[in-house]
Amino acid sequence: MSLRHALLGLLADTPQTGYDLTKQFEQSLSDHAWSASHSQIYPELKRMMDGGLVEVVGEGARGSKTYGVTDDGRAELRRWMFSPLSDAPARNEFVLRLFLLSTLDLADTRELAENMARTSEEEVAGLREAISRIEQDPSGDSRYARFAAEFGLRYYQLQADWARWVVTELGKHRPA
Amino acid sequence: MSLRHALLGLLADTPQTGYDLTKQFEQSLSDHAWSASHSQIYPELKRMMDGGLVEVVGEGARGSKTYGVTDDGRAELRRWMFSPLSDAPARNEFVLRLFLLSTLDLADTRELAENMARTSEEEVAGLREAISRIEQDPSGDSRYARFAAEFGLRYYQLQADWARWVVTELGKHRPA
DNA sequence: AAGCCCATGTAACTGGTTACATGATTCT
DNA sequence: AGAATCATGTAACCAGTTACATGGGCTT
Repeated sequence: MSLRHALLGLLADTPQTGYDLTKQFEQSLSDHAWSASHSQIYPELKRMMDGGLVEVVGEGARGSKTYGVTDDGRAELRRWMFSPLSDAPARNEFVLRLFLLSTLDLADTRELAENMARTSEEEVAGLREAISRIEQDPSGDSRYARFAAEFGLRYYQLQADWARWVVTELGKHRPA
Repeated sequence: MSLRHALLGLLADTPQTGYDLTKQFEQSLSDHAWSASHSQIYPELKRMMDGGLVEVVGEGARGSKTYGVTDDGRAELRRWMFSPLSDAPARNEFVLRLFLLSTLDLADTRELAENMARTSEEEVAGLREAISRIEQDPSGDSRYARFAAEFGLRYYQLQADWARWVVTELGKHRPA
């Protein structure tokens, strides 16, 4: 149940409302870390409050509630952080497709692999721009965003390199 | 609905039973590409047969049915292979944890990050061995296993490098 | 007053996991 | 004969998505 720990972590960093949490997921976490929509977040916050992991530390306009973690919550977060990674089932459509390349004919294979490499390289270029924008942004706390962007950069570079490597390997055994 | 296309791809490569497909997921796809259990596979095969994408090409002992793709199925597979990647919501517990590193105290942060980098490096070492085993295996068709292993190698190397980089960045702002 | 963002919730549905259930064949 | 593996299915449950629904407050 990683959603619970993602929320716990965000609240441990900064107490905030469900609405703020939703935006954080959208803006920084959803690219490479974790996704959640408000319809999942609000009920989970309620369950966590029932479980004594979070508490309401303030109420604002429009019925908004600011949540913070309790001591129990912080202990649970730490326990989870140090627990072994749950080996969640893989779901990677990019890898799946490269796996199934052999079902295409040679021309299709080359075109598609080239295509996939190029798309990844475009992502890399986009992320380089995003990073320089983040680094020039004077407002301080863009650390999460910077980490995520760096991961993305490296990840798409990996995809591109790997796709090109696969093409080379295919070429060795089935030369034009 | 990638499960459908994974099945279509595996059947396009080799006609086989639901049981065989289940084993293929367990053995080669589940590491980095896609996961599925038999309880998901059998009903999906039935739906695909209703949709005319696959057909029963043979029946064996114990009521086993061998499926193969139809022309429609192969066309649908190719269409999907060339369609844009569906940007599925990210679910990466490793990245999530590194994201939440700053919620720990400095000693914990260092220990955990070191830990995560080391675990990734162990995976790298394991995959190097797996690769040399694959390359020495005389039985021909290990190409796709080799591709998957290469992806894994590069991916865990990325995790390790990125984990070490994040630690360095954290150190810059919270010096010892 | 209109439009936009803030802010919270519920309901229906889908994809996927875990558990339940059964029987045939092969191997030792 | 007993154990392991082959082989297929269903049912209950869980996590997550999409759609539905409501209202407050701020800006122009």
